[in-house]
Amino acid sequence: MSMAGKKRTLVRREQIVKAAKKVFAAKGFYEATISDIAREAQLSEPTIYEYFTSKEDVLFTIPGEQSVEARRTMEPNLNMFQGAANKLRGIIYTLWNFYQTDQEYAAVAMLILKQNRKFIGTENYNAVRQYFRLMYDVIKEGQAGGEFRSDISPFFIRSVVIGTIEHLTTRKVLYDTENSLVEFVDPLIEVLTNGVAVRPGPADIQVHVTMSPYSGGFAPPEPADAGLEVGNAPKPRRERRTGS
Amino acid sequence: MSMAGKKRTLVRREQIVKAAKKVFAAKGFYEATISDIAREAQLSEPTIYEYFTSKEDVLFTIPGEQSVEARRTMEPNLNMFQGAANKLRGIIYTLWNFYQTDQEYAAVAMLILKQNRKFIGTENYNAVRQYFRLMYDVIKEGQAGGEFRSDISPFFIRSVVIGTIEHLTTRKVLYDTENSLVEFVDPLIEVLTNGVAVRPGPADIQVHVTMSPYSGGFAPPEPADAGLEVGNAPKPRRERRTGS
Amino acid sequence: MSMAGKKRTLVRREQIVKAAKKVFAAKGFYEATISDIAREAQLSEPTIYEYFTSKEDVLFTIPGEQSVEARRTMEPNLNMFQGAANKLRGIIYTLWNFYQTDQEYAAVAMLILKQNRKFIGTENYNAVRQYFRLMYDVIKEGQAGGEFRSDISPFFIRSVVIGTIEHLTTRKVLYDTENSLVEFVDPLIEVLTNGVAVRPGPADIQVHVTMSPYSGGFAPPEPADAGLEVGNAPKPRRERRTGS
Amino acid sequence: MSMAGKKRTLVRREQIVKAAKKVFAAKGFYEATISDIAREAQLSEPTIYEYFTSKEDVLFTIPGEQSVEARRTMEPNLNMFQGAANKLRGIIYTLWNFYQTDQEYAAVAMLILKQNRKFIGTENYNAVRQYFRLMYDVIKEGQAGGEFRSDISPFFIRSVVIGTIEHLTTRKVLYDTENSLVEFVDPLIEVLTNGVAVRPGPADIQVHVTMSPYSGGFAPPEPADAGLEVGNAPKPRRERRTGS
DNA sequence: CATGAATGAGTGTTCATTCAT
DNA sequence: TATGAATGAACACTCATTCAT
Repeated sequence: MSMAGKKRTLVRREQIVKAAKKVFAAKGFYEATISDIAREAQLSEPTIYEYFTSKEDVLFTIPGEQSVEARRTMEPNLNMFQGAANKLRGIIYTLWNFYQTDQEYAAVAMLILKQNRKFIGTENYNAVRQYFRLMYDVIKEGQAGGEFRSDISPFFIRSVVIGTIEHLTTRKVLYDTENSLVEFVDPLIEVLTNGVAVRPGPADIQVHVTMSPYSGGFAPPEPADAGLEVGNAPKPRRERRTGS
Repeated sequence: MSMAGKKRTLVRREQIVKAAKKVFAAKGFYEATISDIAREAQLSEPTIYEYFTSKEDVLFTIPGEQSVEARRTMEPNLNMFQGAANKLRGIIYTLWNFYQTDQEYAAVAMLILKQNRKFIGTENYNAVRQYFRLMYDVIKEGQAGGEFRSDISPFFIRSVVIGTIEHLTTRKVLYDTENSLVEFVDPLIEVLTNGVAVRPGPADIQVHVTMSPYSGGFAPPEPADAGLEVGNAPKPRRERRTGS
Repeated sequence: MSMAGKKRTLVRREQIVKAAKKVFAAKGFYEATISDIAREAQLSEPTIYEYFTSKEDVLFTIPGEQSVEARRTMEPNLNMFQGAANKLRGIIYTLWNFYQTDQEYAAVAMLILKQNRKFIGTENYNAVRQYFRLMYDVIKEGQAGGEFRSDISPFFIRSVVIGTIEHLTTRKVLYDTENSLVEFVDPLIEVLTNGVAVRPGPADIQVHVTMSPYSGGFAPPEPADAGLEVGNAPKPRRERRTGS
Repeated sequence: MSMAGKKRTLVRREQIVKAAKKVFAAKGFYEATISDIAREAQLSEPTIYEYFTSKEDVLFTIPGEQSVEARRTMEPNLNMFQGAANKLRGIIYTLWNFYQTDQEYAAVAMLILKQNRKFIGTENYNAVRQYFRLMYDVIKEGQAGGEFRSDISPFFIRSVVIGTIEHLTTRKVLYDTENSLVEFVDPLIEVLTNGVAVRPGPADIQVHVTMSPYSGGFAPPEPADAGLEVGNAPKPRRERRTGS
């Protein structure tokens, strides 16, 4: 195959994948037909089989170069951010911004691929997995650097992040809610870092030190901390395994 | 129809739904055939159509009485718990415990129903929706009672909860990870309430009051309060919309 | 079976046949289901099989007693009419009047039974066949008695009659045209007996008489036309009812 | 699609329609299966659906080009005939000859299509309707030209013709009677024009010529026939509507 | 006498996929 | 490279009919 041929091949594949993304997003994998895709791509059905081995192959190709690229370019950029929370924010923003921008892809990812057992194990699944890996690494980094609590499994933290992202993205593609996904980035970071419990600020800290004229001797301080309603003092927690 | 007939009908429906749940969980909706379900239920295919109008009808019936009942019994019990966080914990526990106990149902819910546009609008979807509603109400209650921050939309908070639950449940049914879903209840509550940011707890507060039998000078303690990072005094936040 | 039982059986059969007639007339044989008939008869489906051996059996029973009776009572009455044409008119009138009165039966007969190869050979088909036989006999009688031309096969004449009856009856049940079938009785008799051709009156008769010079007297021609019974001198027609 | 492709498509359609005609003629519409047709056409079942949208579509296509063509070529030829009766004879002959030649088509038309409510309204039904229209026009023409009686509605006359044709054609395809349909053409025309009533033929015409002595000269006979109302001078009948 | 319950047998139709051109 | 043409394989669904009660 000539150089030009290879290029042409890539263009055709791109054309088919694009059409498939649109069709799958609109109808789902099973309801969509190769015929639908061919029509959308303005090609004949057999032509699709020139470039892909099966309908599933087309599906699995959707999260292709595109997202691989995205991750590849994002990774170095992450170093621009200071601290794990900021880096995490960078990743979340990137993901949600991507889903917001390409909602057809979001639909395919959330409604079709995510549930597909076969998709895992696919090379293309790596593109997705890498994002998750990145998140995990950043969280671990945050824990190592003392920015994040270490008593919560990084895996679990990541699950909260991914879960929230995917839930809201799914909602978006299913009900086409009006708000932009990007709006959720800060609330997520906020809830994740600080939680939703109301905690008394430092203003509330009352340290009562009563000193009695002492005649010698030394009295241990009254349980001064009794009044130390510093709030949410982390209750002693039992060891727990939070993830696999 | 006689009383017995009605009873019989319910039994048959139950039998079919149970078989369908198993089959759908294992193969997915489209890969599963009515024939599979009939075989599993030890019935003939037409018999299924005596009790259901279509394959989809069978699917949509799965989250039936069972979950309706569950919610109905859970709701009053919720009052046993003190505070919104505890109530939320109750709901989360119930859900995850349910999914853990009936993983076939979990699979059907996470991998099939959740993505199904048609399922929404079904009467049976209400069983699910009620759970979400309950969560929302508890969160609102928590905000009204000053237990939860009011600067995060209750809808968003709920999304974090649901997202985490569904993500981990999906993982469980997809990869059959070994840990029990119930293990995640406390971490979720913990992350949700307190966040993952490291905050100096009271434990860290060191108030050194050194009293010397001394009339002379008095040395203020070393910047003892330095450690008084009672933390997370909520930074002034810019107004933000967190969701609809 | 008791006498009463026999009676009951007949009543049930009648009830089913009546329902079936209605359903078949509306939907055709294949589109109608036993379930439809059972519903219409307010019976359960198996009950139908208590009285009939199959769906087809129900169909073939429709032209039952009813029409047998009709023919049986009509036959003797035919003698009231003078002449074959009048008798034929009697038969035609009876048939069309019957179809007009029971259009459901007409629909079943015209749209379903007439085309059914299996129906022929059925005992019930005789009811129908008898009518045709009667017609044939009357036509033959008309030919024997010099009322009808003998150079046209009586079978063919009968075919004209039956064809016209059935064509117009079919039209009626298919398009529900507004006119009553009975209106067609006289036109049919008229066309059948006299045809539609305008026949040259004597005007066309050219009698060339060449007279030779003659010395005898000359008598004005007799009213030459007197004997010109060129046929079809319109017989005095009896008053006729043209409507239903 | 290429020119050749178009041609091929037509060939395939023809092939399928031909097979379907045979199968439908033999088994009826409902008893015939797509599988039967496919086997007869030596094609796979799906291939039939490449060319037709449904079993019904195949059925409705049967009275296709063929009969459209037939009518189109017949119409101009009609002018070869002198007089309405002759033209009518031409039409009848054409129809019956067609049915005689293609008895499979006749069976489909008589036993299936004629009764099908849905078929009416189909474009293909026009081919059939045109024939009927042609008949009607010829009859009207005959009435206008004084060849046919005007006191019988042309619609009714046509009904006699169509009814007779269809009845005998139906008989032929149902019982496979031995006589050729074409044999019926003349009897039909004969009955239609002159009726079956016995009328005194010309033999009965008595011309009495009395010759008177001649005085020279030769006078053509007076229009002696002036008064010769040789019969069926259509009595003024009240207008009657005999059809729609 | 009546029927609830169950099913065998069958059908039209769809669609991913192949192959000759 | 592209596709018209063809099909194997399946599947949801229907319905007349049976039988135990």
